[in-house]
Amino acid sequence: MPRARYETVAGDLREQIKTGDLAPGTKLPGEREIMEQYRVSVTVARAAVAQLRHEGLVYSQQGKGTFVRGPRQRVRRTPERYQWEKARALATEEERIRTGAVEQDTGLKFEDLDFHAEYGTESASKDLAEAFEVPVGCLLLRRTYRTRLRTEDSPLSLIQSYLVYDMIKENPDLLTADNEPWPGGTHHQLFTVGIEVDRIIDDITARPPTHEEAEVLGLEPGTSVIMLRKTSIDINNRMVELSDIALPGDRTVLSYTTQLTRWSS
Amino acid sequence: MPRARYETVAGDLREQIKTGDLAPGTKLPGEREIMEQYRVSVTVARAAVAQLRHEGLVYSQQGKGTFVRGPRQRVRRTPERYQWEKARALATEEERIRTGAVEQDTGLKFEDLDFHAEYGTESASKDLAEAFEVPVGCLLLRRTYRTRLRTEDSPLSLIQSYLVYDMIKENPDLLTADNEPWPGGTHHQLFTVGIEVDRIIDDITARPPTHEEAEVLGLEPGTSVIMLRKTSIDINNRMVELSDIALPGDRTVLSYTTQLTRWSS
DNA sequence: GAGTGGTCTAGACCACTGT
DNA sequence: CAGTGGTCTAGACCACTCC
Repeated sequence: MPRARYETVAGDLREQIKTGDLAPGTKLPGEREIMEQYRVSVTVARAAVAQLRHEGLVYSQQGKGTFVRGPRQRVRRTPERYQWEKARALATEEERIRTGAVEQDTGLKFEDLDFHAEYGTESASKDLAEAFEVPVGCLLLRRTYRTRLRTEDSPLSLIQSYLVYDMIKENPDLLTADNEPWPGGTHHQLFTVGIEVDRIIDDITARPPTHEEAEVLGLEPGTSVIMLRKTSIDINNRMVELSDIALPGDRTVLSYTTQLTRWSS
Repeated sequence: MPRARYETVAGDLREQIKTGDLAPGTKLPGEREIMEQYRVSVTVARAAVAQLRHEGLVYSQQGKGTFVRGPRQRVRRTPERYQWEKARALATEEERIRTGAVEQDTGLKFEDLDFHAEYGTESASKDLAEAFEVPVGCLLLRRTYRTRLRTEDSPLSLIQSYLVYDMIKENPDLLTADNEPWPGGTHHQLFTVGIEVDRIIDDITARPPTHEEAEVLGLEPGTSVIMLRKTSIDINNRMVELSDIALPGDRTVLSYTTQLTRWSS
């Protein structure tokens, strides 16, 4: 089993990390040190470290060194928020203004968050047209939301939300970002045009961050994004909203509980 | 905004992929071609391609070339399987033998699958001890399951399942892998020692594959794994089973439906 | 055998971090 | 300033695929 030199080096360092010889926070041997110890060139030393970086085991800081990553604190996200959000849409305006979905998640105050919304229109791609069961090219309202922590630059999510334009155009307030953050959220927005959501489907996949996500959300190599496609179906069985939500995979945990029926009663 | 040469090259290629100039399946310019076109060295050309590979946009095959990745077919996994699995535990033995959970997922015959089970014991780590609410070091039964397609080498999942040893030791058949695949699955196994599962919690995160997962599941750079921690709670509110399930992020979609209560009735 | 990606050497210079 | 990682050059040879 003849392995590449850089894989041998990476394997050796990986072993030291796994056994705890190199604890989280510890500095790895520097490039020059690795070159000397293992008698390899810069390229090989760097390739070895790069592999560990892409596995998410270590991170590098220019001018300082490469360090072992520890486990990260995660934000928990459960579907109970959906029920909470829907109920909130019927609250008084004062109450709706006072609360926000993001804060519920994180226990953070609104002031700590950098909230950003952007509205635009878009023709339905094949993918979206199929999901909404409308013809390709049908006009959609696209809304982009970004939330990130002001304090650290721990981003929380990047959301792309779609609505069928014709379905909500009767309320012009819904067509611009000027009213964001809308008190009461999407459920209340839909409420103003007579739509009630019956159920929400979460479809979850994962992949490496795109170049844009890496830039916007500040994700490093060695992390993944959880892609959550959230589909809202109204009480008339129409698909009324679709959100593609990108969440940092190392700082998020999605939690779903399934209640089973009893064998005997 | 002075970017590194390799990032410029990668950005250019990325652009061509996004616009469709380089369609899925198309061959990228070769290393030598890139070196010439952009007047860069091998290192830079390779670094550019490596970046795209780690973003999952392209894949390379030695001796052939580098190609644009298309979307992959995904296996859908819903929590309905849990209800189905539980119900199956009460079926006749003949019926239980005839069916299996994996097949339900994929519509594949048992013969197409390479099923592998391995049993062992383990002392509870801090992480697991907290989850099970037992002291650290408590004896656990660890079961490892691997399923992969025999035809392609499309792996399906890598499962690490834990049970508290004392909770199931009264039935010695449960302690060895000799009886796997057990007709009726874990629910029936627990049934033999008088345990009924009440609810199941799925906790979902994502990360790049570890070195081992990459080897065992055949995952390439540019893919993520979805980590699903499945916790089973019995009708007496005891944590009875915990599974850490690694799923290929590019071939899996987890789907959860949340039913909301009506505003008015 | 020609063409491809994979690995590797032995250097060099730059940018950033700390003292 | 010294020490670190980040980028880059200009080569070389190997391993694999396909004809």
